[in-house]
Amino acid sequence: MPKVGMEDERRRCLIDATMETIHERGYSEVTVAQIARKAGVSSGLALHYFGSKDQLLASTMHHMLRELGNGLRSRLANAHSPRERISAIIVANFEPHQFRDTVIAAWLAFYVQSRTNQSNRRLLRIYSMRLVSNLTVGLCHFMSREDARRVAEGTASMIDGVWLRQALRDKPGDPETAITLVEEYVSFQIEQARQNKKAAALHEAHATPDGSNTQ
Amino acid sequence: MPKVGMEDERRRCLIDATMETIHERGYSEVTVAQIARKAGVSSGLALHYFGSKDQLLASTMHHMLRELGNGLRSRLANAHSPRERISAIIVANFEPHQFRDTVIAAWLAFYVQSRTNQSNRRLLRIYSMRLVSNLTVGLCHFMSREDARRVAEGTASMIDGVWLRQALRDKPGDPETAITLVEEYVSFQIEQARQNKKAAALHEAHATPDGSNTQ
Amino acid sequence: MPKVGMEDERRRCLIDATMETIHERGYSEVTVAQIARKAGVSSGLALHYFGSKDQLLASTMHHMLRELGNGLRSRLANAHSPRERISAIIVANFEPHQFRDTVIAAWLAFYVQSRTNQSNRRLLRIYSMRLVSNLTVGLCHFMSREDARRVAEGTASMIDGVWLRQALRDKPGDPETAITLVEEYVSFQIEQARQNKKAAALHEAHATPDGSNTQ
Amino acid sequence: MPKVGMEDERRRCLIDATMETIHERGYSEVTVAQIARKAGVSSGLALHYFGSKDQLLASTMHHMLRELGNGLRSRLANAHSPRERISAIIVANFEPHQFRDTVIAAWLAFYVQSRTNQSNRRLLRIYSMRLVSNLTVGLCHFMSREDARRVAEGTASMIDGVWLRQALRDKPGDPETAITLVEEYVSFQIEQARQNKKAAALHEAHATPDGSNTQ
DNA sequence: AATGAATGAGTTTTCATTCAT
DNA sequence: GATGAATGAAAACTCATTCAT
Repeated sequence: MPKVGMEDERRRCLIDATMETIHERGYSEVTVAQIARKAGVSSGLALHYFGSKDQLLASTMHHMLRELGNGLRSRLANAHSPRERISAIIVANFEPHQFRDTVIAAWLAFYVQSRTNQSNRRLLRIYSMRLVSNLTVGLCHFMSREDARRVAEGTASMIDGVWLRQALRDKPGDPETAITLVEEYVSFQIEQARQNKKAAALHEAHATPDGSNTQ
Repeated sequence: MPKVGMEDERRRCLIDATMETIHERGYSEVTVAQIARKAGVSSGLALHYFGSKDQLLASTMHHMLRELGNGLRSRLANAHSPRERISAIIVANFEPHQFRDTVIAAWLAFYVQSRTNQSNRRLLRIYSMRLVSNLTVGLCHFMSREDARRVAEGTASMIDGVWLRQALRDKPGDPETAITLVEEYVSFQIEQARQNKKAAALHEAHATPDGSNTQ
Repeated sequence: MPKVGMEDERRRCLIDATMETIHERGYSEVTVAQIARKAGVSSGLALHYFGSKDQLLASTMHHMLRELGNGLRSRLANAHSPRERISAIIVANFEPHQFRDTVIAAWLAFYVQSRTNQSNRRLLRIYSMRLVSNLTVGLCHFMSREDARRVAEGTASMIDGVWLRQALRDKPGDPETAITLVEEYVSFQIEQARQNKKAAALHEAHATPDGSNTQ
Repeated sequence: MPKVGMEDERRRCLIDATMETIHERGYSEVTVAQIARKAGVSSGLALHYFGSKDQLLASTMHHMLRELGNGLRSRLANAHSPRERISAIIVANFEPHQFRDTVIAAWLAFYVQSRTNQSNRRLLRIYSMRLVSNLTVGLCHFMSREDARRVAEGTASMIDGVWLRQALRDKPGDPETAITLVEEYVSFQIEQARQNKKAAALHEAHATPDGSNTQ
C-alpha cells in the first residue's frame, strides 16, 4: 500500500537501520539484507531508494554530518562571546543524541573507512577543517594564530579521542564528563596564554621602561 | 619453491602485507588473495599458515600490540622518575616505527573492528587498561588518585585522537608535534595540581596559624 | 526470472537433481554446481533454499525416507492378515518408483555415508529399526519372538543386499524377481516354524498320551 | 633413514591407513594428508609410492579383494564335498579378519563407489561373478541350474546385506550369527529342492507305473 | 628416499544487484 | 511502488600434487 510522502520516511528509516547495523555487526559485516530487514522493508526497496549499497552508506554518512552540523549551528547561534563559541563547538560534539553508542559506532566506522574512500574522505575533511577552523577563530582572541591552530588541533584530537575510546566502553557515554575533560584542556591553554601575555608585558615594561617598543 | 625453516619469516611477511593491504584498501575490502599477492605467496599458503582469514587478521593485531608493548617496556626501562615514566608512555605511543601511515591505518581498523569482535575486544581492552593504569600510577605522584585517573583518561584520549586524526592526513605524521601536544596537556595538569596543593597549604596555614599541618 | 510460489517445486526439483547427480557421478564427486545445473537453477539458489550443501544432501535423504515411509504405510493399510502385512513390507521396499537406479544409487550412498554422519545415522537407524520391528511383529504370529527377530533381521539383510547388488548391475532392477527372492526366504522360515510346532505337538502327545496340552 | 625392503611395508601400512581413514571419516572425506599422517609418513611419500590418490584408493581395493580371495581359496582347499564348498564360500565372507568394522566400512565404500568408477567396477564384478558362480556350481548338485543360479544370487544378496547392515551397527559384528543366518537360507533351499525332487519322483511313479520316463 | 612447503585448481559460500510479478 | 526469487561474480577455503632440499 504505497503512500505519498512515504519515501522520505523510508529513507530515514533505512539510514537509521544502517547505523544500527553498523553498530551491531561492524562496518565490514554489514549487508543490504540485514539493513533492509531491520528497516522492515525488502532488500530490493533499499536498493531502489539509494541505488546501491555504497550510496546507502554514503547517504548515511551525509545524514550524520548534516545532523552534527545542524547541532553545531544552533549551538553557535546562542553563543555570544569567543569563549562561549568555543564551548558551543565542544558541546555540539557531545550532544546527547550524537553521543550514543549507535551513532559513535557509525561515526568511527565512516571515519576510518574514509581513509580509503575518496568521496567520503572529502566530505569528512571539509567537516573536520571547519571544526578546527571554527575553534581557531575562537582561540585567536586569546593567543597567537599559531598557538590557536595548535590548541584547536589539540582540542579536536581530544574530542575525537574521547569518541574513539567510548566506542570500546560497555557503559553508555556521559556527555558531561566528556565535555569537562575537553573544556579543561581549552581553559588551561587560554589561562596559560593569558599568563604568558602578562609575563611578556611585565618583561617588556622592565626591559624598556622608557616605552620604546622592541618588537 | 619450498624452503625449509621459512615459516617465521613468511608469517611475519604476511602480517606486514596484511597491514599494508588494510592501509591501501581499507579493512572491509581486504581479501586473502590481495594479502598473499602482496606478500609474494599463494593464497593457499596464507591460509595454511594462519588457518583462516580471521586468524590472520587476529594474528596481525596480536603482532601490533606486542610491538607496541615491547616499545613501551624498553622506554619504561630507561625512565627513572615518575615524570619520566609518564613521558616514556607518551613517547612509546609515537615511536617513529609505530607512527607510520600503514601502522596507523591497521591500528584504527582493529580498534574500531574490535567493537564487534569479542576476542579482539578483550585483547585491546587489556592493552588500553594497562596504558591508563600506567599513566595513573605516574600521575598519582602529583595529584589525588581521582584526578590522576581523570588526567590519565584525558591523556589516553588525546593520544588516540591524534592517531585517529593522523589517519586522515595526507602528510606523514610528525612524532615530535604529537608528543609535544600530549606532553603539554600533562604538564598543565601537573602544574595545576601543584598550584592547587600550594593554595590549599596556604589556606591551611591561615586556618591554623599555629603552624600545625593536619594533612 | 523469479516466480512467486515456486519454492516447493524448486526444492523438489533440486532434490531430484541431487539424486541424479549422485547416481551419475557418485556421492564423493557431487558438487553443488552440478546439482544446480541439472536442476536448471544457479548454484546460489540451491544454497539459498537449503542453506548449505550438507543440508541439501540431508534434505534429499529425508525426502527419500519419507517417500519410502509413505509407500510402506499405504501398502500396510491394504494388508489384512499378519502374512499380508509381512508381504506388504517387502513389496514396499521394491516399489517400482523406489527400485530405480537413481534412487538405489542415492539410497546406498546415504546408507554408507551415514556411518560417519551422526544426524543421518540417527534417521536411518530409526527407519531401519522400524522396518525390523514391523517384520518382527508380523512374524511373531508364526514363531517365537526370538525366532521372529532373527528372521526379521535375515529378511532385512536380504532386502538391503538385493538393493546393494542392484546398484552394480547394468540392467534396471526387476521388482518381481527381487520380491520373489525375499518372499521365498520368509515363506520357508514360516513353513519351518509350522513344522517345528507340529513336531513339538506330536512329541507332546506321545509324552502325555492323555491328550492334555501343556503349551 | 631409508631401508631396503621398507617399500613393501610402507605400502602395506598406507593401505591399512587408507581403510582406517575411510572407516573413521567416510570415503568422501578422506584426504591424502590424513592417510599419510595415520601411516606416519609424509603426504609426499604416499603419493610417491602410489602415484596419486586415486591409485592409492584403487590399490587398497585391490588389496582387499586379494585378501578375500586368498581366504576363500584356502577355505575351499579344505572343503571336500559340494555342501562343504558352499559353506566354505559363506564362511570365507565372514572370516573374523574380514568381518571387522574397518574392513566393512572400506568394503562398502568401494562397493558403492564402484558404481561410478569403471576400473573399480570391473574388478568388483569379476569378484562378484566368481562368488555367484562358485555358489552356483555347488548348488547345482542339489537343484536345477536355474534354481541354483537364483539361490546363489539370494545367498550373495544375503551376505552383502549382512555386511551392509553391520556397517551401521555399534557393536562389532559376530561372524557366528552371520554365518548361521546365511547357512540357514541355503539349507532350506537345498532341503526344499530335495523334497521337490522326491515329490516329483513320487508323482512320476504314480503317473507312469509302467516305468516309462517322461523326462 | 623422504619431507613438507608451496601451489593453484576447484569447491563452497556469500551477497549485491536485477527483475518478473 | 514493493517484493523477494534468482543470478553470478567474487571470496574463503580445501587439498591433490609438485618439487627444492
